[in-house]
Amino acid sequence: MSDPTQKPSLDVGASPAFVKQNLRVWLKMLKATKHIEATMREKLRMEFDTTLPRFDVMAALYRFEEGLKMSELSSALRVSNGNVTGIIERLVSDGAVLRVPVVGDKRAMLVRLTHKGRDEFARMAAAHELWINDIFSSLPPDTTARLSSIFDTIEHSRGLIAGDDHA
Amino acid sequence: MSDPTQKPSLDVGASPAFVKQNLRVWLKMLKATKHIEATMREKLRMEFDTTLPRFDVMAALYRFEEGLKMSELSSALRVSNGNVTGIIERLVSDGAVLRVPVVGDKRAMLVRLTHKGRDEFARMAAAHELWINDIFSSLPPDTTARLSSIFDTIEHSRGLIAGDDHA
DNA sequence: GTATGAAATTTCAAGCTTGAATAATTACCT
DNA sequence: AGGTAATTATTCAAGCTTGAAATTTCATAC
Repeated sequence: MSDPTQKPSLDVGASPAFVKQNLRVWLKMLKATKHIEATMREKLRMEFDTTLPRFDVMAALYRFEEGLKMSELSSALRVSNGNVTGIIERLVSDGAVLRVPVVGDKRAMLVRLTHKGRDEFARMAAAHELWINDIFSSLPPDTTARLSSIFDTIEHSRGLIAGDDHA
Repeated sequence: MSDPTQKPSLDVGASPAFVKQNLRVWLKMLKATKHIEATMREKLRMEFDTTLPRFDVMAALYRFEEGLKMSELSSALRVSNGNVTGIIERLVSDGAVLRVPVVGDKRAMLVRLTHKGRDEFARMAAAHELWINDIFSSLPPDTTARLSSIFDTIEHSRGLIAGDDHA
């Protein structure tokens, strides 16, 4: 959430030119990201008749064969609890996901992909990987390497952006 | 589509290493973008009791004082037609937006900010700019400049990502 | 044991988003 | 003119998303 040690924006380094420059960069990054996301959304719908949220949920479950608790799932995806409930409901009724009670804790539910779900996701993930590759390999030569370098630097800098992903 | 310049294996199957690398970069970019977006969403809600979609609509209308047709608005924001209808409805009932019939075309509606809407947006935009600045100026030194360089290159390359924004 | 609070999940209302269907108007063509 | 196609906007169903409230269960203290 919000960091209590965060200072109000009275930074000395906030010269108007830099402020505008930061805003411009953010808007460009946002636009590029949304464009790619929209492409993935459309392709998932056209070729697999599914949605991006479902894909994201299945991706998380795919990584954890043993299953995840609902709370683990929602915090992994950084979405609200109530959100996951609905998506899982539909995945269950489609036979892609299985709900298993957790022994020793009657509150919790373990959620995991069915065999069918794993197969489906494996095919979607392979396609998704290629779609992304198509886009990035059509960009100017060093784009991926340069972006990679930037995001690595950010991650190692304890910046406000880096996710605390243990992977 | 494929333009082999420096990377090996662009045209044919794309080497597995590059495919994975592209995917990794995309996931990092997506995560960073979503994190910033979530921050903006939360701040808009906390400090101005509004939402990101409303902010986006108002931003578009702010740029066009004379107003925009619904179709222009939805294509500017790259969202569906039906989407804008609902958001505008709420903005109208909040007194931030005005609907004006277009002379000579009984189908079209011109939508523009009211005085109150302009004032509100001006305050939100100023805050938003500083929030973004806070984030980007907390990143490693050259981050903004390097990202800017990348996105400029992409724009000038007629890549698949660049938006055709004439402004 | 019992109370009190924390944790896990679901439910809910409100709003966002999409694609498709509908309705109304305008543009074009012969 | 008359007919067909394209444009403009709204409506609709389905699904996504959030934050808050409600429920059930667990853990800890007393």
